[in-house]
Amino acid sequence: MRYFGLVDCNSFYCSCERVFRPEIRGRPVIVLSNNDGCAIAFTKEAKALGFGEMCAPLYQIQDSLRKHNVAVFSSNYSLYDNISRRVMSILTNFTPHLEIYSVDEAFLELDGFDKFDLFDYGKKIRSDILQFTGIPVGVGISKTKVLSKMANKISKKQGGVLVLKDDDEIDHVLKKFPVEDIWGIGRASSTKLNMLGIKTAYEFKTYQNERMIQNLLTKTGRQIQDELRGISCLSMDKAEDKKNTGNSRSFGASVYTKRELQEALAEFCTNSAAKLRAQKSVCYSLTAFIHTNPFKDGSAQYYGIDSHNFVSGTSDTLRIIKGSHQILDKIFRSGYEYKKAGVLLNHIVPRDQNQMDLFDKNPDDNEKLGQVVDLINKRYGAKTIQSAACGSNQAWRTVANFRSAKYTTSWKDILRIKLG
DNA sequence: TCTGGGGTCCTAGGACCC
DNA sequence: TCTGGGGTCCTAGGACCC
Repeated sequence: MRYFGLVDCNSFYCSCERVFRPEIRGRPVIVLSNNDGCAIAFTKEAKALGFGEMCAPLYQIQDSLRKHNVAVFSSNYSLYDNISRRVMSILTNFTPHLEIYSVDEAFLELDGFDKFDLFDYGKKIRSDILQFTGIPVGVGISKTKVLSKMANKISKKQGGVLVLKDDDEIDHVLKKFPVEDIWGIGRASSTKLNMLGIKTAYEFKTYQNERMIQNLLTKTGRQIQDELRGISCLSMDKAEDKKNTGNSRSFGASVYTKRELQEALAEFCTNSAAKLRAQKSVCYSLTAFIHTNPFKDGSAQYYGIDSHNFVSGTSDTLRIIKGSHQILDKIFRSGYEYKKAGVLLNHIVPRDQNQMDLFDKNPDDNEKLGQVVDLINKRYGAKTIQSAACGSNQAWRTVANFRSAKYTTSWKDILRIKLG
């Protein structure tokens, strides 16, 4: 019999912060988005105080946070990525086939593993990860991905491990599980299901008019319905190359000049091109956008966006920056207060499938230069070398007033332990 | 004063072909 | 009343995820 396991780190960003700050264990913790704009991660203690609302603006909750002595952190993605890698590496010991679904969760294929006690297996996964990384996780195991996801969610309230094996047990759980909490059923879909009188996962599972589900929720919805019935439709995915990639940021301070937007776009292109090279791909088109602050009432709003096509595929940072600046020339309007900009790289193909331009005078596309730059930055730290187009002042840069140290990725931030 | 960022999948509809 | 039929490819936009 085939089973799927889902391992999900509890309040992942907050838990990472706690690993290196043992004194805040037990204390409520939240982590903020870029620019310290709003709250995006919460421990259960913070949720219990009513702070669970995703993207609540910091300035609205700040007083209350202080009053309840909540520990507040800016997001520290280099720390989270590093700890994520450690967690995933441990999980590879537990399955021949691991699908890393996001920074804090992964599916495990457990084909034929029901010979063992799956509950004990889940407990072992949990204790190993806690012991070696300090991160608490929940483990859900069942017959399909959707069911394992559900088991995982419930497991967090009951000791961290839940195995759903036999049908009566599954139905019992489904009857109490709200349809909007099912993985893949968002707001739009749950509204439609509610209109059909479907409120629980069990009612969805047993709803007979499949044509209707197909029409309202498309193929995706039908697959979820079958997954609830124990029929596996969603297989284990291999890690594949990204089909789109990009980089965008809200600015730490308002931006008015074209010059600063050029810098910001250059930086976003630099990051995106490096991602492209890391997966040995090239892109054929680039989209860039700039816009004002939509939350700011009474100020003039503007949204500029356009694309640029390359004759041959490229992962050349300099060429991509140049493209973004050509777009900016078209979309820039002076007199606006800009708050955000970004780039997207589209039509991505593997580098060895690149159609070269017959008349290109520089067919190697600065490929070697890119590789050398990537190597240097990997060895000596991000941004050791970058294009001068990114600027040196960068007043628009993201604000992070509560950032913890790069405990695991920077030598100067490594913990010092005093003996005696 | 202050409101995140990065992805995937699916479908409808247009353009185009014979 | 009637206006061919069948197909592919691409893109924009919606929905969802963490």
